Amino acid sequence: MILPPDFYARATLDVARDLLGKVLVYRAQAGAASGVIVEVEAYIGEDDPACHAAAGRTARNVPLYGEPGRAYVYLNYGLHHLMNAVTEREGHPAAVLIRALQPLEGRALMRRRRNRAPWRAGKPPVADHDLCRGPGNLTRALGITLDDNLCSLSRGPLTIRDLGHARGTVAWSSRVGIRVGTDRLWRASVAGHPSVSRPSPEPRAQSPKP
DNA sequence: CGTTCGATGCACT
DNA sequence: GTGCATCGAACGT
Repeated sequence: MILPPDFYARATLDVARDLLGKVLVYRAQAGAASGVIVEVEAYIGEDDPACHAAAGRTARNVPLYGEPGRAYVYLNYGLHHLMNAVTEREGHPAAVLIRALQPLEGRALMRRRRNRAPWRAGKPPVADHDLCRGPGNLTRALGITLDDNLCSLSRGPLTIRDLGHARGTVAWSSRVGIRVGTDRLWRASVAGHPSVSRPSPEPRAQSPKP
């Protein structure tokens, strides 16, 4: 049920593809919350300019160099926690960023946490398919914080499981939200799923108008 | 529809 | 001091 560390100790693009359809589960004091993974991105090695390891080992990115099957959580833009699953093997920095979930368990709890964000004060409740749409939104919905950095994804409290959900049709596209390394088609998503954070960018073809 | 921009904290140079 | 693996509101067309 719970994916073993060996699942993550493989080529990162294979792990990324195979994470689609798996279930991210977080058991917190406030209750359990979970969702089916529908969108991920791979960040692979010091040669990948968008990978946090691009400039070598630093205080922040040590989890990327550690054992596969652990969480790498960091704060970005000062307000959003982003969660990765570390892959490959020790000394080979790589990870899969979890970008979107289809909510399963604990939707009321997720909605409470989402609406607690300062910028959502007085707004209508978040629709189900938007609860975990986007990497910052899903960590807020599940309550994932820096305390979960380096957590073993096989031992919890943050785990990833195979609960027999279908994977759907996998669509590969360019990674989003980055300014370098956009040529690599390292984003995998479930085609047409309403919780996918953004559509695939149109290929910038320079064709004359019809 | 589209693009721009502020909020916000911290790692890194 | 600079620049983010974001979000969502505020604009312009």
